[in-house]
Amino acid sequence: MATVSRVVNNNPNVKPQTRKKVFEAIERLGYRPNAVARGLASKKTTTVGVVIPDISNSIFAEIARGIEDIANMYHYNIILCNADKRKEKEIRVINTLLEKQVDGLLFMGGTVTEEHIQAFQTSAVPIVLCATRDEKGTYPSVDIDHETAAFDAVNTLIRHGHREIAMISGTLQDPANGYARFHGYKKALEAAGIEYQEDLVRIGNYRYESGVEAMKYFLGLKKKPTAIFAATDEMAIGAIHSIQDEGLKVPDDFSIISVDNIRMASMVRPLLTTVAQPMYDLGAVAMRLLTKLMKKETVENPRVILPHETILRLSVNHVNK
Amino acid sequence: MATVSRVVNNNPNVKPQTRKKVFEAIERLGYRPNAVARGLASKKTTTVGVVIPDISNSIFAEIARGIEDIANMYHYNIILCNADKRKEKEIRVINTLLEKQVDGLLFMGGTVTEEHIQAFQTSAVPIVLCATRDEKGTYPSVDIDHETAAFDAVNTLIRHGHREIAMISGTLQDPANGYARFHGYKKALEAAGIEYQEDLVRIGNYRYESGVEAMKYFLGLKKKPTAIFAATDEMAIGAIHSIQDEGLKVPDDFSIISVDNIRMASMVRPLLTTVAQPMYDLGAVAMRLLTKLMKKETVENPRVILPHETILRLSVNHVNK
DNA sequence: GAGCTACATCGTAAATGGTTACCGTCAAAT
DNA sequence: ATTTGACGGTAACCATTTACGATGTAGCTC
Repeated sequence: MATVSRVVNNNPNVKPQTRKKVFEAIERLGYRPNAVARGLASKKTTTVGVVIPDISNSIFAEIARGIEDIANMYHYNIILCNADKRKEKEIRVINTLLEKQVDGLLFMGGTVTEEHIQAFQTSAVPIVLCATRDEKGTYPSVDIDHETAAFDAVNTLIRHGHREIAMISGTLQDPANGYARFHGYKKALEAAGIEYQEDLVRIGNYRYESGVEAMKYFLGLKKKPTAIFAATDEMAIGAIHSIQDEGLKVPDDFSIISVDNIRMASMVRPLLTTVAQPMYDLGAVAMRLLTKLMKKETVENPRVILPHETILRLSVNHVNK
Repeated sequence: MATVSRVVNNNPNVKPQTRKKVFEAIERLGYRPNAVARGLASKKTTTVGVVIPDISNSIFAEIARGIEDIANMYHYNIILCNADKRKEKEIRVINTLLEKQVDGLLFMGGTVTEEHIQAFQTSAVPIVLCATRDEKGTYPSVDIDHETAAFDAVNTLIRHGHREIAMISGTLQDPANGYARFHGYKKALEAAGIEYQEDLVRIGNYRYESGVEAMKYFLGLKKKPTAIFAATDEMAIGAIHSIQDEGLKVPDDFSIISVDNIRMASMVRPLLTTVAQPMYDLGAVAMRLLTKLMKKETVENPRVILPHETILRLSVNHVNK
């Protein structure tokens, strides 16, 4: 038994000849190692748990691909759980993942509440947050700086001469895509000495349709904005179509910018100018960080902020006087 | 130990009072059942393996969501593996999934070759094919009828008076999205007495850019088609933009139809007319089928074909004479 | 009231399929 | 002959499930 274990695990203390015999027997018998028994004995499962809001959302799908690629590279498998940003579902899957003895946990979700922290604390294995953070900053995380990304987006509008800038925001309850991006918008206005006007911001739900709706509202205003900052590409594309459906043009009549850079941003007319968030890398870096933690390597900076980048395409123009 | 096992597993043979005591001890000790040990003893892991071509592809992401929802409903977890339709990677992940003692396997991939079959045959647990089939028909599967879907698409073009119908196809090596859809196109032409013309079909790679390219080619023809059938929505959208970039209009100058009905199809102008394939349901039904197989329930028809549906939107018009 | 049966409840121990510490053996080198 | 290192085998261990047996109690019969 021990010898078989050694050859299967590539332990060098086996004579080449007997190693060969073992391999032959493995082949002949169709033996397949049982990872569950192995996991029980070794206390390692080479699988990590991934809790994700919604795999059918292209942003998270892209992140997930980054996660899986790196996991695969280090010979881990991933157990994927959709939790729809619902707290009690998140807590539930964290617990079942921990029961399954995952070697590590990668968490993407909505707000990280006190209850999340409590669940995390029962874990004997490392946890890293991806595309979220706990405000206390006690857990390793990989994210972008949403506020600055939003600031940069609004700022490129300002640099193009716009001063009547509306925003299609997400819910302010959401700390990352919602509040932080909204706050970046406000700060950019402030830095440029532009007064914040409440009726120039509408709250959407990140999706296309809500972008369409929000834009309809702006189109109905007596004093219309000249540019729109949308918190997500999807809402921005909704806004573009809303404008086009009225016979108006982007960017001639309205400039549009957003943040995300989903694939679709370069599959619309006009091509969408947006602040790119490196989705694949968010996943890849988070997973890489987790592998280090699982190997108990010490990591210099466990809270990484990935850079964003403004991608100038065709939906932003200089304002027409 | 046995009693604890009984209360944890809801076995009725425990006095309510001792059940209570056990729960208290569990609470007090922070005991969490070890699913690995449980799996070893019970020979069940309540996890299923899912091999998928690419989770960042929105079609598969949508299918995966269907899979996970139903899995979750039946208290299974899923291990997700991207295999990029590459045979040796597919075989490899099948084997590691089987080593991990998954209770069932859900396979989505490219062609199901003889080697796949051999790998499948070493499995002690049920396997269902999703969005693929083995031509022998020996394994349970859930799919749509790609050929008829394509036939229907081309036929709605024909019913709108078109007779010069080009196709942007996928590779003919791919049995489902490629060959079957191409074959449906040919059959529809044939049924309408339209001669098949080789220079009216271009091979793409399913992606947006290849749709753009293919359309450029058609635009350069002396005798241009009046309508285009694209094998996928993405290529169709590429074609639309290719047309619009030349200052031409859809559907006035060209009618466009495709098959898939990805979310993006209703996020472009004009809204894309397409034959919808029920992606979420493909995953959900496949997983439901797998749960039945895992429970050793007998299933009436293990090879299910889900219906497709032509969704008339705005990219198809009657031909201009 | 004694004895018996049936049943509910609970504990014991084997089994699950590996890993690994430890020890023994053997051959080669000193 | 002794030491050393390579190699291989034994058995404990991992945390459960589960078959089986033990125990106790209630109800019944006579």
